[in-house]
Amino acid sequence: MSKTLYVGNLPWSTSDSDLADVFKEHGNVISSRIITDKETGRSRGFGFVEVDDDDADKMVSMMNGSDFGGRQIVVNEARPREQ
DNA sequence: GTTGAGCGTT
Repeated sequence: MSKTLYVGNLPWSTSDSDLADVFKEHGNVISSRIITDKETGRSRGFGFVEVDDDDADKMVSMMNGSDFGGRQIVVNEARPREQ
């Protein structure tokens, strides 16, 4: 099983692999994605990480507010894509 | 050469 985590307040230069590397240290990362602007291709400063269901809660509490690239990132469970 | 609240693709 897997859960998707929302990650915000990221530095502009953060890449999806950068996200995966950090989250891998605290659990099993299935996939990661940084949201980029459609028109400019630049990072929007947030992304999503798909992690193992069992590790999701731990990773949120561990990573939320943690320092990443000089900024304190925001981590919580992502909302369903509908809406 | 920028910006800083906010929830993404098939």
